[in-house]
Amino acid sequence: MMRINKLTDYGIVVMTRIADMDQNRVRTAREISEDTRIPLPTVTRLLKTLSGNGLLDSQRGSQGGYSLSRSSDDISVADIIETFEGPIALTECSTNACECSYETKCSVEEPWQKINDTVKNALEGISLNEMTGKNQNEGLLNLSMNYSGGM
Amino acid sequence: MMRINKLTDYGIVVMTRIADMDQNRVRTAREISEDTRIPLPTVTRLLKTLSGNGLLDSQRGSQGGYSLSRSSDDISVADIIETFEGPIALTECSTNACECSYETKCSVEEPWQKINDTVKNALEGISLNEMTGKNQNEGLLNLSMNYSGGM
DNA sequence: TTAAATAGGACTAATTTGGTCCAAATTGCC
DNA sequence: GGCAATTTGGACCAAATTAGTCCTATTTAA
Repeated sequence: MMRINKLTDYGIVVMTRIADMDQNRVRTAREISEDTRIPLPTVTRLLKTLSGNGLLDSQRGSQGGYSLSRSSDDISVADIIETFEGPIALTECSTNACECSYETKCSVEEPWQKINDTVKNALEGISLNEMTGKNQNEGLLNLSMNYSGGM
Repeated sequence: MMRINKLTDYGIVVMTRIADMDQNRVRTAREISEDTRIPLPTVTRLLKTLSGNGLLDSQRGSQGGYSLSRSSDDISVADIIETFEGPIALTECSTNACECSYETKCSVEEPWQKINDTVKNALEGISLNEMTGKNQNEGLLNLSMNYSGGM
């Protein structure tokens, strides 16, 4: 199954949850774990990764916690996925200089580049804000107009 | 890494190779293995899967082998990926009735549906023929027109 | 009848992913 | 200053998935 990993999925859930909450105070790993029912050790790992990659700001110590590093409009689903999975690309081939041992594969490289770009664009076009429950049926219009490609 | 599996990648290589060849005779697993340098046991498995899913016709017995079941214009990259990985969907959630244990996740379901559709459309829009070396710089125009979405 | 193929499925090894845990560093508060 | 509540960093193991091989049966042309 061509899927994003479970941890990435969790990462999106966690980010969505943080975006949904009051932005005027930070949230602790414990709170988020209780909200989402994702086990605490896992949540802490997710949050560490997210803050390490600049999607969350962290404040240490007592009364510390995490908050969005920028507006939920300025964080895309692609940002989150790339945090956990690295560059968005369906094939190895297209991320770096192609070193295929099968000569036939290389005729395939350029189409893959296009395919990957398409997927990447789609994911970059969805903001975290659109993932929240705040704006049902609004933000999505934008998405389907830009990327439907003939559905 | 949000990637297709290695076997799927091989599957595309194998299909591309078959599409590249003379369509007037069948090809054996051995030949394809030698052409692509993918080990024979693996190639036989790929071919079995591809013919089992109707993308290749097979002919048993001496002088037997495999051939495309339909024109390379009528086989999409999505067809091949789905053969190996099942329905194209980045998240579990969107394939079947959602049974998320995290209530927040479900606000996320609809955007995911759109994302998955976009990816699926992109992959359905690429024919096997476009993956071959036969038509450099032609077929791709079609792709970028339909799916570029503002690159 | 024989040789060359595909078909089906069991099996193992390798890799990746998911999840937990511990010790260290930081910070606010009493 | 000391304590409690946090994040940080990294090591570690278990579970799941994926890749790859092999064996046996079936089919078919010559």
